[in-house]
Amino acid sequence: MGRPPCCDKEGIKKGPWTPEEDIILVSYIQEHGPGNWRSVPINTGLMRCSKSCRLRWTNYLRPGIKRGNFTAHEEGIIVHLQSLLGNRWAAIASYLPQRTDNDIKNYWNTHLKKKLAAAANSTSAASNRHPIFADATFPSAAGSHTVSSNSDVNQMAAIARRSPFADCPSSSYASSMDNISKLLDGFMKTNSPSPPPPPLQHYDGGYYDDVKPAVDVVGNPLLSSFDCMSGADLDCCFDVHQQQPASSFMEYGGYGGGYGDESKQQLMNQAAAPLSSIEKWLFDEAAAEQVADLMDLSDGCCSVPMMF
DNA sequence: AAACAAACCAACCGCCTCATA
DNA sequence: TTATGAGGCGGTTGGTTTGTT
Repeated sequence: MGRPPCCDKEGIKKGPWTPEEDIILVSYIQEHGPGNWRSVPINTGLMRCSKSCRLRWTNYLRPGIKRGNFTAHEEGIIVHLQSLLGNRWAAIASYLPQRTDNDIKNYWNTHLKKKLAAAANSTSAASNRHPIFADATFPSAAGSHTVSSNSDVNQMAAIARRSPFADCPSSSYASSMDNISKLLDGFMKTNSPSPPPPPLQHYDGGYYDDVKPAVDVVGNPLLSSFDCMSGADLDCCFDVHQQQPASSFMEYGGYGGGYGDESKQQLMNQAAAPLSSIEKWLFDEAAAEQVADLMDLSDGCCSVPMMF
């Protein structure tokens, strides 16, 4: 019949993770790579269910995660995408590879929702139209297009789902790798006379193997992955100023196990293609300025100018 | 300084989709 | 074809931290 059972429900530990558990998990993933979560508690002896291990890794331990305050730039993107996609946090997170869906969700619920509610009140006092993108437009092959129908929203969602970030690691693995290396370093110093393990370089295996060329609804390749990989300004995966890849694939080093030569060539070819019309609109300055204006209306906290 | 309230966020829960036998 | 479970996702909870009185 189906697959073997996941994990015993008995004896499963819940609650906050300890540093020791983190170290065990990180060490295991360093050796085997992320994935096959069912085997993680079995092979590590962690008294956690596979889901908990995966969640801990993806939301906290995974290298490349940026913590702390969201920039105005990130806020704008989140608001922008949320207005299009709704509460599809994973899809939104795919455009902000340094942030987890959980982080974005929390930030939305604790900050942005209130901010936008305040903005909506102040805006609707002056005008009856919906304050957020009710009349936003994006360019299309057939000209300007209003984002209003369900099919538009579904198209946006489809784009986000096809974004390679769901499977693509962040380009800033190295920086966060330092933190985990430090964690491991401290652990090794106190528990073993042997030298600490080398910093993580890459993961081999399925984690990157499934990366497929992403295209928009009209078949234009999405470039998100390349700017994500550029290692430049990673507030956002796009080089929204130039609207072109920030670097070639060959400049993107460090992941030895992912792409085959064919895939590399495919992706490099994509890099030469233009942004899709929808993605251009997603990062359109005028639309983003609407967000910035509304943010300023609400409490004026966005002192940093919107950069896209 | 203490008590209370509000905000924050890590983690859990339950549902859904897809892969597998 | 079908039953089953893994993995993924969004909603929610509850413990902790920070701010206010």
